[in-house]
Amino acid sequence: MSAALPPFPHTEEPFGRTELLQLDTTAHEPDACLRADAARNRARLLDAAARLVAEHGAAGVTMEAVAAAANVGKGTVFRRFGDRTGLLTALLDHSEKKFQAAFLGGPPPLGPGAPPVERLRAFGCAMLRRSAEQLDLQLAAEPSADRRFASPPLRVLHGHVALLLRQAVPDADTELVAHTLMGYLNPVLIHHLTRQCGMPLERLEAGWRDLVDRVTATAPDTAG
Amino acid sequence: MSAALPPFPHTEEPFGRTELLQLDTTAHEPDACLRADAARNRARLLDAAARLVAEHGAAGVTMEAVAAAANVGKGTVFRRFGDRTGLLTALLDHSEKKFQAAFLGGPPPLGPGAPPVERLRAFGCAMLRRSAEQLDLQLAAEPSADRRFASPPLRVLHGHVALLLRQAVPDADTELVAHTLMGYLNPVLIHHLTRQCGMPLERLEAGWRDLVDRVTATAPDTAG
DNA sequence: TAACGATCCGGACCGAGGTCCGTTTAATTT
DNA sequence: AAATTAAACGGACCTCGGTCCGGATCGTTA
Repeated sequence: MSAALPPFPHTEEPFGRTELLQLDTTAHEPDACLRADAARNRARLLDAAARLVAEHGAAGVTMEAVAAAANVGKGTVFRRFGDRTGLLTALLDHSEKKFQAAFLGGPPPLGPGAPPVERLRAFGCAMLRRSAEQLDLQLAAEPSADRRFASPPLRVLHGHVALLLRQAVPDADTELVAHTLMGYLNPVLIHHLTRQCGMPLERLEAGWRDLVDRVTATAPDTAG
Repeated sequence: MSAALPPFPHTEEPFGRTELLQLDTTAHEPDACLRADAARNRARLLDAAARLVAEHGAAGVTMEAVAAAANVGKGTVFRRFGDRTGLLTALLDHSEKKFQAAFLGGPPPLGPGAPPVERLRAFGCAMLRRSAEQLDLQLAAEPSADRRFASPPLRVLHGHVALLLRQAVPDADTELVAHTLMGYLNPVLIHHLTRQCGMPLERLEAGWRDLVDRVTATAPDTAG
């Protein structure tokens, strides 16, 4: 098996850094340290992609279509964004960063200052609303199974939840509980429940708050 | 938009029945009511697919490869199984049915007879072990996002969990809690935790039991 | 400003999933 | 047994994601 040496030197976020929870607003301004033409094409591509989403929905965002709409070769799209998921993720990046800023440094109850359980409640409801808005994109941007849980944006969210849980229920296996909670916020599930089952978002929010309460209630010791 | 009238009359399980929790051991013996040649080819295909999995792993199961190995046209594979997911799912069907039988009618604590919370605990651990065995196939058989939660096998599992939850915590929104619990058992997550993070299965099992206990502990009323 | 090397570009190319439709065949009816 | 028809067959064909590599470009060094 030829261990993949990167075909492209500068592909975007080829695979996430391990340091967690940096607020990379400045850290990773994508156009910096990019050759002039490359930066210009990147902008064109994102622009074209956004236009296509607006016109034909996320399903209409074909790599070739984007390339064509941006007057750029197909290879360029892949060099810049790695794959389709990468492109769509980049499209969501702005909203993502805003959200990160909100729960990392914004006002309570989402940001620091409120007790952890309250922050958890706020976090989930915020995510539910955010995902409900961008469902199309969120679904289309889902990574392939093998990197689903390794995707940098998800890792940040997971890390945050795990952190709050450590404060709220230090005795639990917070890593696992965090995965459980994040599962509830999975866009695919949200899509299923709201669009395919017709549940109102309020029910999901109530469900989230209840879930947080159950999970953070002080330890059960029904020894198995 | 042309509302798809089924291209093939007899494609397997084109989309699930709504009745839940039938033990369809007899209900849907696939070869019955299938034309002789069709049944024969179906068998050939499953056989070929299984052989390919054994030899090259699930990744090596190409629709064309299966068709070739079974001495059958490509179109035949798709008519019979709908798509790749359908084929892989059919490959898992036997194990699936066995598992269903175990928790629907087998001996406690998995089957009826034990108190619901205990059955839940047993159910999760059984699923964890089952998925850990067939991870390759389970991952490869994951349905595309839009039908992930509509897939018949998942619906049966979900329905079972919801049923037990209704007995254990009748006041909760059991539908949502069931989704939460099922999320913990998602093969993609199991793969991530065991193979990519190196967690031992025992930790996942302990996590499951703890989760069940937390979730079924009598209602929290920290009114949000 | 000339030359050079790293980076980027573009589009031909490939593989795999999925569709189409003219042809063949199994079951049923007369 | 011949006729009929619904179902199954097969493989050419399409689309789309992803790769490859010869040639163009940028930025730097002299």
